[in-house]
Amino acid sequence: MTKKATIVDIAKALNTSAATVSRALNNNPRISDKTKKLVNDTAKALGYEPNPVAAALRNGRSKIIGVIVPYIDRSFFSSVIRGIEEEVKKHGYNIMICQSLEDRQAEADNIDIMVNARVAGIALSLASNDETHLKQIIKSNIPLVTFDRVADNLAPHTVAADDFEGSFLATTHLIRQGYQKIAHLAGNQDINIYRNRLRGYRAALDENGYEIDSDLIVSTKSSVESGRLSAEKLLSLTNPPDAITSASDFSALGALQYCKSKDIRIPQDIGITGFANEPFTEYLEPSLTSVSQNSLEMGKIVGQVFFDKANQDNDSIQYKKILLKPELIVRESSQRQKV
Amino acid sequence: MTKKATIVDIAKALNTSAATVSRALNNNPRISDKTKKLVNDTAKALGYEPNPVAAALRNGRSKIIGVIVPYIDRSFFSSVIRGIEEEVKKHGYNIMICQSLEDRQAEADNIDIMVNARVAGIALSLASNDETHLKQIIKSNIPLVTFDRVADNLAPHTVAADDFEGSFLATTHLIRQGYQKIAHLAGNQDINIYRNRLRGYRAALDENGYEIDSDLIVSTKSSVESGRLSAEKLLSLTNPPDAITSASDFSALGALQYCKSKDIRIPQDIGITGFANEPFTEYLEPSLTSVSQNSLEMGKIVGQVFFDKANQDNDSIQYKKILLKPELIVRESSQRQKV
DNA sequence: TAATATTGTGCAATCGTTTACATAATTAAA
DNA sequence: TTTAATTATGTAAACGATTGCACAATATTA
Repeated sequence: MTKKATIVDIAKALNTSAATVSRALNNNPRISDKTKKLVNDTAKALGYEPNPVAAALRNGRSKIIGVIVPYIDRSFFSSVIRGIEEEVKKHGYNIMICQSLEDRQAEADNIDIMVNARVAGIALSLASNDETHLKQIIKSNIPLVTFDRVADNLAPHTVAADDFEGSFLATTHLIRQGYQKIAHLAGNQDINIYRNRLRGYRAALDENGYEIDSDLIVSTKSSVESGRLSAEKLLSLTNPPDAITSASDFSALGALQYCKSKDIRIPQDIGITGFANEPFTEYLEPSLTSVSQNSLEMGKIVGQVFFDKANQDNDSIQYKKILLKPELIVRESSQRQKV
Repeated sequence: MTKKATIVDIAKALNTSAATVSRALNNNPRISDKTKKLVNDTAKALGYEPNPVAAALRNGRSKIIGVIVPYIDRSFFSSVIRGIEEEVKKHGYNIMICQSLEDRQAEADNIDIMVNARVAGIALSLASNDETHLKQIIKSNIPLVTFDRVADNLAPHTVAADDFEGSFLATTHLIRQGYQKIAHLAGNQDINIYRNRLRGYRAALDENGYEIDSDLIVSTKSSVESGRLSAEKLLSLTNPPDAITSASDFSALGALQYCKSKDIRIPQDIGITGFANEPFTEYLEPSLTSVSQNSLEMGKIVGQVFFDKANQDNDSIQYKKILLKPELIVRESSQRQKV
């Protein structure tokens, strides 16, 4: 294979200097239009393609956005990643992906890798509550955007679904459907998204004059099995609920399966809502009402933040805290009243 | 923020040269153990971390594996990506991701980006039948592995599920379950994976002395709607099938929905199998028997190929054509006989 | 016409590593 | 003890782009 052409080759061909060629290619105003045209033409003629690695070394910054997520193959994260990719590509950037596997140390290592790779920005969904290792990013002056599981204290920019609102919507919807005793399958309260979902549930009850019964709030892991167990517990109460809002689609599915196994009719006897709008929710029977977080959209917004005009001038960075409106996808599992 | 330490800083601190430091850090045998220890110690003391960009420029190769898939957020692809990531990370490599959106031109552009970024290897699942643009990769001497939708003619290394075998397994399973007239929802025959699935179906019928009835082979897109239509067509035949093997989980789901809507019992009246083992298949009612392609595993193998010893010596590269054994996940939709 | 401002280019250093080649220091062989 | 072989280190040139500074050449002003 023949060597690729460089700006030096173009310079030689035109009897000029690499500096001029570089400036011409970057459309520097100090170069005359005539020269620019000449340079661009010979660049094309020689099949020149810039070497991003060389530029990155010189600039101390490469046109790569680093993305760190707990798991690449979770449907939510893969959608966000797609959104980020599509957005940054518009600006000629690419993405580098790492997984934290929900391990704080792995996340810290990945950050290290990204920082060393001189990425232009880092998008990250936290592995744990601990945000201390993010300081390294900030110290190295790399723009940081946390999403979904955001770093409230440290991270300049955050993008997240409004979990409070989503849960509020779901709970309110159940109330409007005439359910009287609404339970909540609450996720790990160490994680802010689950805290907010619980808050939304409470607020909706409050606002409608419903009493909050702590027996109806069950700590549940985001798994089918855990959901099943929680449902069992709830339905064996002396005074069982007639609806369940879950902070997770998986535990909602578990609850749904449990109810069906006990011949409890959904949505007639009990209403169920999930959270996240996982792909499977629409194919369940009954199909599961869930809160969509518009993950693709979220990714696009994360991508945009890096290129916001406001972020360009270092002095007056506007730190963004973006909350995306969630959407309640009403399906069969919660529709007691005919539409 | 203070500048990061470089090998020059280490060299200065030790009153030696950058060359020695570089060699020591790379464990070059020409450096004495004493010096190595000295270098490593001061490296640690100074908080030195190598700059991969500089190394990439000098080496003309960066420690990044480029991955190009049709869609990042398809569950199959995101699993493969995860597998690749986990495997290459073991070797200190990272992945850069692009999507082709099933567009040949976008794919070609992405290849260009990867080649210019001097990636150490490219893993790719083809956007279309056209493989001509892959020549550029081969010309630039970058190791290429195609997976799933492989480039049969051009690509040195290929990794794919054995679609023939998968379809053969599913069809044979239906036969063993006592189904008599087995139909096939065939995918786009321009794509090799769908051709192979049809072949597997045929071979299984053949081997068991079943007649092949072209009325029972219906061209179907990989969508729920298309599957529903195909099922409708099949079940309105004068002599309808009592089982359907689909080349896609989505069309299998469509068929399943259609049958239920017509009160045709599954698996008693009709058996159904899908293909790909999409996450939703296990939650359907009845749960859908499907062929798992072990996507995570596939990704890991793709990752491994880049680091195979055999590929290191340029002269005698063994071009690999790896076919992964698929696994039939038997669920309710095809189990007519009690287990 | 001389002095000054404007515009377009070139020089050379820089980013941080790697490596071919040269050289110094040590050991083994004669 | 001289020579050859071995081992450890240093010199300097890459890799390909960017950019501060200097300097022509031209245009503008006095």
